[in-house]
Amino acid sequence: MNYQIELRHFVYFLAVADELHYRKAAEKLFISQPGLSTQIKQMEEILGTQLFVRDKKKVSLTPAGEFLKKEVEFILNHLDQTKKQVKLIGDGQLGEVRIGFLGSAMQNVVPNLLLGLKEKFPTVHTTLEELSNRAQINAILADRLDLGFVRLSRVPKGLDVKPVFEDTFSLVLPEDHPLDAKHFKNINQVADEDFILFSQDYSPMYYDTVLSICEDSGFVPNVSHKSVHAQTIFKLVENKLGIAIVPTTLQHGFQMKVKFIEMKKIKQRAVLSMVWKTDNRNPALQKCMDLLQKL
Amino acid sequence: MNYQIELRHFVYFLAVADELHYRKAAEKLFISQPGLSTQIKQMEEILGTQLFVRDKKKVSLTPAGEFLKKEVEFILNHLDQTKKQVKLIGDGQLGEVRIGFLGSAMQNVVPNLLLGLKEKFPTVHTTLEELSNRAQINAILADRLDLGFVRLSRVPKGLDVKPVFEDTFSLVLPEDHPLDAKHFKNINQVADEDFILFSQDYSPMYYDTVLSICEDSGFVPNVSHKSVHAQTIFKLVENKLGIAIVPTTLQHGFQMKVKFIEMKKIKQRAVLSMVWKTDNRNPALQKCMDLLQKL
DNA sequence: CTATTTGATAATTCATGTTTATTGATTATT
DNA sequence: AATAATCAATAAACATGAATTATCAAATAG
Repeated sequence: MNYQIELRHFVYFLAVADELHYRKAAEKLFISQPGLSTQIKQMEEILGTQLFVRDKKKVSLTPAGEFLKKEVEFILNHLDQTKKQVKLIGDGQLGEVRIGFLGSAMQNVVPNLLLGLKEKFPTVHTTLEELSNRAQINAILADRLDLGFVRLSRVPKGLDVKPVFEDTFSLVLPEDHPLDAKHFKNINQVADEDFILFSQDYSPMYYDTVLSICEDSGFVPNVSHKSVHAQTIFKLVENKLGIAIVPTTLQHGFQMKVKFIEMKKIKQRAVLSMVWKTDNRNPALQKCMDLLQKL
Repeated sequence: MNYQIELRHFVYFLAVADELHYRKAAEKLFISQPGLSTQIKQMEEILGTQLFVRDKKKVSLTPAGEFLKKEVEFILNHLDQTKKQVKLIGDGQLGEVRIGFLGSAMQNVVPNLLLGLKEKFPTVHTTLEELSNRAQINAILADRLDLGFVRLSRVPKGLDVKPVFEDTFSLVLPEDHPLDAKHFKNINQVADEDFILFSQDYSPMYYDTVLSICEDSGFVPNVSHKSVHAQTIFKLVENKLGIAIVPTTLQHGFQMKVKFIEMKKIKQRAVLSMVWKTDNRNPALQKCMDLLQKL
């Protein structure tokens, strides 16, 4: 009287509806015929409607049963798909990773990650957003982002960081600047020039690192301009408004009248790190991070 | 290990997913907290995926759980609607009745039935088909029709008949025929005329009845033409090719130069009956038949 | 530090799904 | 017509597993 329909009922019902024969249906289900009979009867009681007509040696569906059959087929089918998808999501084969990144990560790390994902986990979707260090951190804390690519050494509690790419620094000079790679020995050769840097606010780590490079050579740079876009910085250099120090990989993807001198000998490196929330259980994120280890 | 997901799991799962708190969810479900814990755990084992993260004093959904929640909400909702619809169909409130009828039933009985259905059971749909007596019987036997309106006294085994409308017979004469209603006393006043009747094959009962009317007045009619369409018969009468005897209600709906003389005094009646298969369990059919009793 | 709250675990109870055995009804066979 | 066979329904016995009670460990709040 107080019972509840269960999926078992549906499976039984479908068997009978298909066979139109209790004993055969029971055999197919590997249960006894009386058990099947009682369950169907119970089902009819719960629904308050007769589903089968047992009439003179033959079983047939009532219109209500006919209708229910279609619906049950749909529901069981939908359920089957759902179970499979849940498993896939749980295994990280299917899902979405929301990625934030600094512009400079687009030169190298992020494209490689996307290619790797496409190859190994083609059903994992990604959404990409170019954001500042700070914006990424906020987004990750607020669960609006799964993974960030930042240039930071320290992150708030609850987040984890891990370096994924180390880059040398390069000096950026106007194309016709007298200094060239062959004659470059030490950064103090350009100690008197004006410097154009990424703004401290945009990337504190970068800023500090560049200052420490200069400090190691015994001078304090004269910073004439600050910007948050590499393109702006290169443009300023092109127009001889100063020189710059940037991560080396930034030289790709721009067509400017500037030249790069890679400073391999200085010890500082531009470190790109990935950041994520420690307790983020997105299985697709795990797959991403596994992939990044191997790159 | 070998268990099967049941709807109970889904209901429990939704409760926890909504509350994100086992004890509160258990209270809402009127079961104990440990029972809920074990069922959710079992569910996770069956699906092979973790659905909740129980982490330091707070419960939250995994991406797989998040996905499952949406699907379960959909499934349970769909199921609810299905249960209601099955009940409605079983009660005959929702469904379809396939109706066959003789042209003459369209004057009166069928329109009334349709109006009644529309009023009392607006969700019961009907399909209509004008068919001969024989064609209706065959269609009902073959389960292509639920209900028929025929002029027959006897039907094959497995079918039931019940009269729904009794009609007097009328004499059909050309408009300028010397006989009129005022001077009509007995059918033998036109015993010498040619008669135009519905063909015996189309409606044996009608044919026999008309013959018996004449017989009662002591003559055998001279049948000059037979037809299956009232319109044809009236046209022939209009052109003075004979006179006819038809069920009285047929006079409506035609615009012809003929006059009708209703013969109330003769005992024979044109009986319209409904026919259906004895074991037809279409609940909507029952509603139809109930309605017809009251008309 | 103590008290409280959380979900998980263990043992027990109890509901109910399932089986075996049987019956009544119908159909096929001789 | 009598017998055998087939079908679904019913009754009683059984067993599976869901739910309860009692308890614990971990974490948080006062």
